[in-house]
Amino acid sequence: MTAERSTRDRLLDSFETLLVSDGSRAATLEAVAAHAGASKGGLLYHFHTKDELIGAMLDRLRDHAAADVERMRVAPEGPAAYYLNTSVDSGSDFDRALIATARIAQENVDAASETLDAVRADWLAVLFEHLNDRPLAQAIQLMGDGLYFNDTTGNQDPQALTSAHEILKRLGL
Amino acid sequence: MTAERSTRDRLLDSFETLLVSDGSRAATLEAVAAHAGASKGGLLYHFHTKDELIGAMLDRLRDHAAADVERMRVAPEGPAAYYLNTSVDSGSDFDRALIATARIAQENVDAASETLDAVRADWLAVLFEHLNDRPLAQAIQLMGDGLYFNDTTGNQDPQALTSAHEILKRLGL
DNA sequence: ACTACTGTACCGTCTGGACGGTACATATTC
DNA sequence: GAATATGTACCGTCCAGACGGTACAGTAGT
Repeated sequence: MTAERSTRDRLLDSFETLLVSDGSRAATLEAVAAHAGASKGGLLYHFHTKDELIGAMLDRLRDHAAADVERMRVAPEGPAAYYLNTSVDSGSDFDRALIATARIAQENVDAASETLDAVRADWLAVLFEHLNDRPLAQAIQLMGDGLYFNDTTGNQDPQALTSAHEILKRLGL
Repeated sequence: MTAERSTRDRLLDSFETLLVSDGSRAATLEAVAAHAGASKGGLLYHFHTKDELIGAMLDRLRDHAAADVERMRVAPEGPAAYYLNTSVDSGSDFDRALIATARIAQENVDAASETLDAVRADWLAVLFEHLNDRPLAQAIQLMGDGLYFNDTTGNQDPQALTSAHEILKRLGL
């Protein structure tokens, strides 16, 4: 009857947090365990290797993504606006998982790149399905990616999101 | 009368290459030296610490950026189209320096984040100066960022650039 | 008794950095 | 013009600490 997060989940949370806020270099097994208030032995009980920890992170992203695509499909403001809005909400669990995975992908981890590609393809499919206009769908995805990019490099201009919406309006959305 | 690249330059080139293709984790001093065909001692002769190596990388980016802003200002196709085109040309020296710096910035290196912000501000200024339309300027920059983001995570859809240009056309450019 | 851990000790490897040495080109002094 | 410095551009080796991973003994709750 408790909503407490399991140690396993907390370890994944910590891995995510360290990746997002300090980069892959800081996300060592010891640092992850310490951040989660667990021992290194405890971490290795749940994840036998670092690859297994990464794999669990990718599973988590896929779960979030499947749910997000559903929300996007039925969003009252439409998929395009929903997509842009959530692209800048880097506080959400989903976004954290996404950014964390992007950082892993940078170290030439194929599984991470592939997961990322799959998620992006799903998004684009929903945008295209709704708009029936490929250039527009891709441009929206590009702007969403841009909002991410800014967010993840510490550059946060609150006007950027407003500008993206304004452009959508001019394009007849 | 020779155009040979100095060891110092080659070391910086290698640092850049390792950052771009394998991430910050792979860009160790030893790996950089080995990639440049130099010894670790030789590297440390030119750059006394890793921070100094990073500093030199930021200097290089600033130099490239200043030149790029000038080219953008006088580009015959206009700053907007020039910006989008160069955003996807990740083979250029400038882009390599930019991506390398973005990776450094992810490890909470303030100097790198600040340099990146400054470069982005310069670009936006030229776009705004030319278009006199803030939302449009920002949207273009977002699409450019998106093209980068895709490029750097291994996802390279050649249609994306075409779509971005198509949207510019629809917006009256 | 089983699950879910903690804690400690350890291994082999990698890391940033310090350091001493080498080769050679260019002054400086006599 | 020979001898002696000085500076530049490196190489190779060493070190303390951190890394991913292993092993295992112990503990607390169910």
